[in-house]
This record gives sequence, structure tokens and C-alpha cells, in this order.
Amino acid sequence: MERNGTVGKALEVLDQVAEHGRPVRFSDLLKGSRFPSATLYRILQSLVGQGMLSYDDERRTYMLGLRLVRLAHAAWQHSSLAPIARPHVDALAELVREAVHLAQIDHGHVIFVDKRKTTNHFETLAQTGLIAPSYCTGVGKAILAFLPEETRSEALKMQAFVPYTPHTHRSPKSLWPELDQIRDEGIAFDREEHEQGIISVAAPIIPDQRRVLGAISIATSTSRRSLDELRTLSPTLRETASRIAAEVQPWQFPN
Amino acid sequence: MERNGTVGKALEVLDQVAEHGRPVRFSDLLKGSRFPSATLYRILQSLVGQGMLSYDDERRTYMLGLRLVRLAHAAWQHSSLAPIARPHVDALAELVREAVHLAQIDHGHVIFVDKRKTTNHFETLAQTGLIAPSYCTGVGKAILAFLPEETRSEALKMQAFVPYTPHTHRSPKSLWPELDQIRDEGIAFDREEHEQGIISVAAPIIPDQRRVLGAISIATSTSRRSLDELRTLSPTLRETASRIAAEVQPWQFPN
DNA sequence: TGTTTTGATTCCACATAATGAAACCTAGTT
DNA sequence: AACTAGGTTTCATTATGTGGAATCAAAACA
Repeated sequence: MERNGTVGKALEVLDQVAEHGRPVRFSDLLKGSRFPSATLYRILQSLVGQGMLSYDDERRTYMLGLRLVRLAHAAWQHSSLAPIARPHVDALAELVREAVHLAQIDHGHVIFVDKRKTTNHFETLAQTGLIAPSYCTGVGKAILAFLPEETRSEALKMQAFVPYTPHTHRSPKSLWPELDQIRDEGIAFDREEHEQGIISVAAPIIPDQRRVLGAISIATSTSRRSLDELRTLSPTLRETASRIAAEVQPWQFPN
Repeated sequence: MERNGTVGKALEVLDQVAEHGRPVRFSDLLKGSRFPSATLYRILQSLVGQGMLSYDDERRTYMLGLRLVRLAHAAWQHSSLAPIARPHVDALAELVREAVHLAQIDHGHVIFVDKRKTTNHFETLAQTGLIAPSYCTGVGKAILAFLPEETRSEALKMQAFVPYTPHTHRSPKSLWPELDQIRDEGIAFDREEHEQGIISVAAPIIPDQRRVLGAISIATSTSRRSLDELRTLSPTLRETASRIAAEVQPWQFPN
């Protein structure tokens, strides 16, 4: 058995419910679970009792509970860049009239913590709380490039290198040189690597010269702007990134 | 000791971290905790190991982890009205040019799952997940009124009846008749009961004639609109509520 | 520099809470 | 009435969590 305790098991079940995405019945969960019936049952009871899951008595289904939404409110407010960066993200989106994304990294994966869209004409996959791979997104590469050596190798090991488009990196081999270049320039590009027709520029957010906390990007579609047009926005983007970094710094030291 | 198991204890600690809102040190948590040092320590380790908390090695502080944000994203997507209601909320906000709130109820408390403000377009997502009392908010009363007898009494028991303003209900006694009236009219008003100068109209969202899933409201300040002006918006509001309800219905039945 | 204080982490004997096979419900079929 | 599938409870067993006390680490002090 693995190295996780009781809470690990409970969270495993919670994840399982989350993956399903719709109300799930007990037996459906049982099928995909390594726990025996009785154990799974008690874990579910426990989670429902705690408000992490909600149980529909009539349909006998489980869904994620609202306590999670409440906790997330706190998480978003306190443990991410988002509330600090918000006005800057707004201002940038207003200025460039393109989608602006704010992301952090977690266990090698990009997690979008905020986004601003000025036009409804196209949809990017990015939504708040959504996970994306780091090896094929602007924000992902921007963060990877500035991660300390060891953490970066760790993160790269976790990448699946799924070839989403013809432009997607297929292996760490081809990604490494680009990361070096990104570190030199302070700017990363997504050249339709995650989604056909979607490109972006991204800049890392580095408050104390040592740790990269996240990244901010401007994303658009190839039909609206070219990669070179995006490049001209990079000074503005970098400016915004450093403003956010400056505001994060004092906040990092409590008291 | 209480009726919660190991996961309950872990979640209690998680809540404690969430309440603090800033990175917290071990000793700060210890002060406000009923657990002895060693126990608290292991719970924290466990939560960090699971990614529910993140630990800053340098500053020795704990914050809410990104796994929580990810889970919450799923929770918001799947177990709330918000994604379904979103276009309707948008349209209504655009039409009436006032703040529109979407809320659900959980353990007697209102939880805002979406809000749209047309005037100054920030603070939107920031407030998603916020908790408010149900006895003194428009959405809260709209939901309470249509809850089944038993659930309603349960919920009312949990209300603290804090007198936020001179207009706030002080006890269930005065609230009951209003709830009856709301049930008749299908519309609830917040007459500066939660915040001085803030008023709202709210309509419940009832998909299957039996269960109220949430409520939608239009909120404004007394300086912008009078209560009577708000009342004229109630047909529009009710219309939006029933449109949302209609879309929720098929979604409720999986497969 | 050495010493004390405070905060964080580990130990270990012990108690509790989780486990899972099997028995038991319960509602919907045949 | 007998069957069945999905869900819930029992209970002896054991893994896990517990917390007082000891230890370690790092500031604050002398």
C-alpha cells in the first residue's frame, strides 16, 4: 500500500468524484476504486459529513460539495497571485484587447488562477482553476525556464509530451534549448503548441530575483494577430509582470 | 471528542489555515488549535503531502495549496448552477445594468457561486465562494421560503440573527410571515437588512417544482434605485430564473 | 563567543479508528 | 414468492493516529 494515510485515501476518493464530473452513484465509484465496498462507503460517509461531498438522497448520487467552493475562495484570495495581480491583469487586458492569463505551477503542471477576456470571439481552454501541461504553454515554459535547476528537472519528468499539434515539443531534448533562450530573453512564446491556431506571449513573475511565482500571458488566435505582432507587446507584458512582482514582494513577508 | 474521524480533524486544520488568510506559522496554528503539537504537526505534514496545503521551506509558513483550487474548479463546474446560469446572468446584468448575484444554500448559509457587476468590472470572481447569512439577504430568503418545511427549520436554527442594520430581522418570529409572503409572490426583497444602503430583489430557481436549487438577485444601492424601482424588475428577474431552471432540469438526470 | 529561550520535529508506548470479508438489508425484477 | 443488484451494517483484527516528553534547531540574549 502507498505512503498516504487516511486523509490521502479520502482525497483520492474526492478526486475520483471530481474526475467523473457528474453526479456519481456508489457502484460507479466502486468500479473505479481500489477500495472494498465497506471502506469506500465509510470514506464517502465521512466526506459527505464534512461537506466536501454532497449526497442526493433521491438519486443516490454523490457530487462535490460547496465547502470546496468556500475553501477555494480562501485559497484564491490568499495563496495565489490572483488578487494582487487582478488590477494589473485588468489593465493589460484593456490595453491590448486580448485575453490575458495568469498562472502558477504545481507539481509540474500549470494552473490558471485568473483570466480576463475582452472579446468573446474565441475561447481558449484556460479557465480559472484549470490545469494544463507546462511544456506546451506560454506560461508553462516561462515558469519552467526560471525554476531552480532541480525543481525544473523534477517538473520535466512529469510531462507527458503529448503531441497536441504538429508544433508541440516531443521530448525534453528539444525543449531544453528553448528554455535557455527564454531565460535569456525573459519572454516565452506558445507557437500553436497546445492548440492549433492559438498563440501567446508569456512573462514570468519573479518577486525576489530568486523564486518564480507564476507567469502572465497574452493569448490570441493566429487569425487575429501574428507571432511578430505579439512580440511587439512583450515590453508591455514584462512591465506588467514586474509591477505585479513588486507588489507581491512586501506581501510575502507577513507582519 | 467530537464525532468526526481523522479526515474531519484534517479538514478542521485546513479551515483554520483558510481562516487566517495569510501564510501561517506552525506556532500560530498551534495556539488556535485544540490539538497537541505532535498531532497538529502530523496533520499538517499529511495535508502538505497531499497538496492541500503548501509549505514555504524558507519562511516556515503554511498556505492553502493549489490542489484545492483545482478541486474547487471542478466543484464549481459540476456541482453548482453557475456554469449553466452564466449566460443568463450575463444577459440580465447587461439588461438591467446592476449587480447580479447567483447563490446556493449550504448548511443554512448562502454561498455565492457567481456574480456579475457591470459598473466596475472587478471583484467578480473574487467574491465567488463567499458565505453570507440567509436570514438577511435577498437570495437567502428566496431560498429559505421554498425549502421543504423540515430543511427550513433546520436552516433557521443555524441563523445567528446578528442585527447588521436597523432593518435586520432579529428572530425567526418576524422572519416567518415574510417567508410565507415570499412563497406567495415568488419574489424576495432585501431592504437594507444586511448592509446599510444596499437593497436587492431575488427570485428562487426551482427546476422540478419541488426542490429549490438556488436563487438569483439584482442588487443595487439606495442611492441608485428605490425599492419600488427594483420591484418593477421582478418580472424580468423571474423570467431569467425560470429560464435557468429549465436548463438545469435535463442536466439533473445523468445519462 | 557562549548561553538561554522559543519554536519545530521526532520518539515511542498506547489507544483509537480504519479495515474488509461476510452477513444483512431493501427496493426493484422475474 | 423467489431472485437480484445495489447499498449498508457487523465485528474481530490490525493498521494508524495519538500526545506527553525528549530532542533538535535557530534565533535572541548576555
